[in-house]
Amino acid sequence: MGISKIDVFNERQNKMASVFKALGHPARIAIIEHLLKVNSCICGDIVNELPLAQATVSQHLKELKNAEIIKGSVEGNSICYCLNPNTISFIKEYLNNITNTLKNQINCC
Amino acid sequence: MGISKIDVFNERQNKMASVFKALGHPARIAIIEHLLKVNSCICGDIVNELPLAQATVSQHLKELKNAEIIKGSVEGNSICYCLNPNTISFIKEYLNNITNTLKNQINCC
DNA sequence: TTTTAATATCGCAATATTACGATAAAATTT
DNA sequence: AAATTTTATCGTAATATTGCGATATTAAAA
Repeated sequence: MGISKIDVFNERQNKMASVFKALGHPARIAIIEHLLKVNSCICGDIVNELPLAQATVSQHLKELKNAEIIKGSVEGNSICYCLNPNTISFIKEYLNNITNTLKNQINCC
Repeated sequence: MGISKIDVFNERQNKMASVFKALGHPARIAIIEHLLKVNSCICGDIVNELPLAQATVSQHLKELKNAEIIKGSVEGNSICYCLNPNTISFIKEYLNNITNTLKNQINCC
C-alpha cells in the first residue's frame, strides 16, 4: 500500500501530474524565477543563489530537466540552463482547456 | 534533514509550489477532469468514478480543497464539488508572466 | 600532468505522501 | 428511532521526497 497507482490513470493524466509535480516545490519555483530574473541562460551560478547545498540544487535541477521544464546544455566546464518554452506552453494549453470548458458550465458552488 | 525548507523561500514561491503540488498527482488530475467532463457540479459520484478507495478519494479531494483548486458545498447528505475558476486563472497568470518574460529573453540553449 | 572548478551521483536520515480498512459523523430515508 | 447513505478522519504500512556530506566525474586552467 501507499504506492501511487499511476497505472490506472491514462497517459495524459500521468504526464500532466508529473509536470505539475515538478513545479510543486518552492526550491524549483525559485530556480525557475531565477532563470527568468537573469534574463538569459544561466551558466553556473544557480547553486550560489539558493540557500541549499550543491547536491540538493543538482537534484532539483534534474527533476526540472526530467519534466522538460528546463533545458541544459554543456558550455565549457559548466552547464547552461534555461526554461523550455514548449513545456510552459503545454501547461498553459491544458489550463486554457479547463477555463474554456468551465465557461460553458453550470456551476452550483 | 530531509524536511522541506519552505521558510527560506518567499510567500509567493511557497504558494505557487503548493498549488502545483496539489495538481501533481494523477488521481487529482482525474478528479479535475471528471469535474470538467460532467459539465456541472458533482454531488456524490466521484468515488465511483475512480479506481481508488473512498478514503483515498476523500483525501485527494481535501488536498484539492486546501489548495483552493476545487470548492465544495454541502447539498443534502452529499457534497457538491466544482472547480474554482479563480485558482485556475491564478495559475494561468503566473504562467503568462513566465511566457512574457521569456519572449524578451536571450536564450542560448 | 596536476590542480581547480563545476556538476552529478551515492548513501543515508528525516520527513511526507499515498493507499486503504476501520470507524466516526452527519444527514436522509424508512 | 433504526437503518441507510455519504463523506471525513484515524491508524498504519508502504513508498517517495528532501536535504546534505562524501565522493565521483568531467572539463578547463595552470
